[in-house]
Amino acid sequence: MKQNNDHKKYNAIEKSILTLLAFSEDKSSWGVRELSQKLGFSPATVQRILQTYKTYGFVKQDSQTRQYHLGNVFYKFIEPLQHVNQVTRGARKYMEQVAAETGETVHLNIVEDGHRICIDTLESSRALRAGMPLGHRSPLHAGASAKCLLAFSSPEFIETYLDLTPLTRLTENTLVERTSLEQALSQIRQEGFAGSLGERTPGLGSLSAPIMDHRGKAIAVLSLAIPEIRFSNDVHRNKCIESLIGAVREFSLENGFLFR
Amino acid sequence: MKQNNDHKKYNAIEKSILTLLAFSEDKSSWGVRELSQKLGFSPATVQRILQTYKTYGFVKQDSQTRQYHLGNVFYKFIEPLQHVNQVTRGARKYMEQVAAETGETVHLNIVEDGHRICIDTLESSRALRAGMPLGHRSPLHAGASAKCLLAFSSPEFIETYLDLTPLTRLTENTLVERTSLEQALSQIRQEGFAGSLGERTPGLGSLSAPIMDHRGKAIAVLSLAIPEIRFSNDVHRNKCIESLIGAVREFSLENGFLFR
DNA sequence: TGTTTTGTTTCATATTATAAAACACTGTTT
DNA sequence: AAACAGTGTTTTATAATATGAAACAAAACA
Repeated sequence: MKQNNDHKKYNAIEKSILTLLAFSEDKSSWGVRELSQKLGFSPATVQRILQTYKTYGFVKQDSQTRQYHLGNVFYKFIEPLQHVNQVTRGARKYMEQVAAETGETVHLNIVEDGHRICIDTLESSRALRAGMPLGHRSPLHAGASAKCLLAFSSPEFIETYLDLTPLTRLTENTLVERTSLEQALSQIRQEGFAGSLGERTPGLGSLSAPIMDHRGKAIAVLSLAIPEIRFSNDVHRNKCIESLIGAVREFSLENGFLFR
Repeated sequence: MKQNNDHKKYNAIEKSILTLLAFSEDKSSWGVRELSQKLGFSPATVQRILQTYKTYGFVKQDSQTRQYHLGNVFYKFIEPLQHVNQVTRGARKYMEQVAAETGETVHLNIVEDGHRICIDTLESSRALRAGMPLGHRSPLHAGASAKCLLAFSSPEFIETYLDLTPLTRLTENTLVERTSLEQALSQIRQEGFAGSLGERTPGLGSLSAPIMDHRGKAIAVLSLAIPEIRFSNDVHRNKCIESLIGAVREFSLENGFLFR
């Protein structure tokens, strides 16, 4: 059992936050003592925190197993979050533009806690299409969006990420060698976009380009999810790349950053 | 300024929860003193809570206005929530079934805090289609999904809801008279499904039917979002109703409830 | 049947959350 | 310019309460 070996002192609110965050990680279902051991808080404390969260709908308790799960309250935060988020708000029209130009599924991604996470999606209207649901997560080494996010992160972030994270193989195309991944990241920075085919999911192609803020820091990546059959078509793929790069350039310019 | 006139004593964790919940309601952007007044906690307390949430990414602070907004951590909870949620898990195959049979956008909705909220969506692949993003909210009196959720709630819930909530007009088709709404709810219960055209959004038609648990309590509604042009086609609409009812009957039976 | 492992409750004690007040800073008004 | 009225934030003495150990209850297991 993995323990939280940080022996830092937490106040009551921090404890409640860490308790909640445990449900977003590896396990999404916890018992009181199990979670108490992981967090290093006493069972009584975890019990009280979970009961409080339960009354507000943040967690549910299975009446048979007595285990705790995430509750439905979180759905309530999605709409206000999307509404207040500058990136999703600003990116919407460019997502629509790219969707219209390419006919493929367009999605928006950020790095959160060392993972790629999809924060908005606009599905293709073709019969054969790729999906990318809101909230979908993946590691940062597999797939165009993930690699693009990693490529445009700070050098320090990239290094610590590569030091700490094992490059798990997800498909036969996943880059599992650090050197080849670093080479890919370098190429992405040079070309200004990332592409991948079946690195995370077999049959799924993907293209991705970074959206910059006024300082030239990547705040998100705009991506396309494309079925292999169309991804393999050079003409179509080039059209998609062009559309994507056009959109991120415009958006970044809007934020005060001019691509060279 | 609306104040939280409950003079109940809250413990530290409850205070932090109420602070967070404030961002899911009317305002999604708060100043310290403003929020302190609304919640009835001292500014120092709210300040400390917000700073703690800030370090964990639950809220962001605008560096200019010093106002607090929701942070990106919430995106992290979507995937585990969808994964652990029995309703979304179980409904998936029926959503796909209805989507295949009708070609329209299928979505799943629940009541959360007196609102309809979309907890899963499967977009139509037609050129002209209606969207219904995950997390989308609406009041319970306008639109087929909302009315269906209300119709199959407990009589006590319906009464208190109608007593407390003003029936705001959203379009020219919105039911704003209590009696006509109650009559509509009664009809929905009799027919086993709800339909609406342009009650919430002009040009948008909708059909909805309840998913029951083993006790016959509605745990969610399965719905279709259909553009007016196709909604007005009787043949198509009847096919959609049939598909929807077939799916909720099967799913409810799976849960141990047999429709009479 | 005994044994281990759950979730949960109790309770004395020390930790810490708390609100008032002060502070620093902003923009506005006089 | 000076006074004012708002902010967000920090300080601090004190009262309130979060806390972990232990006990309890109720499963699950051998």
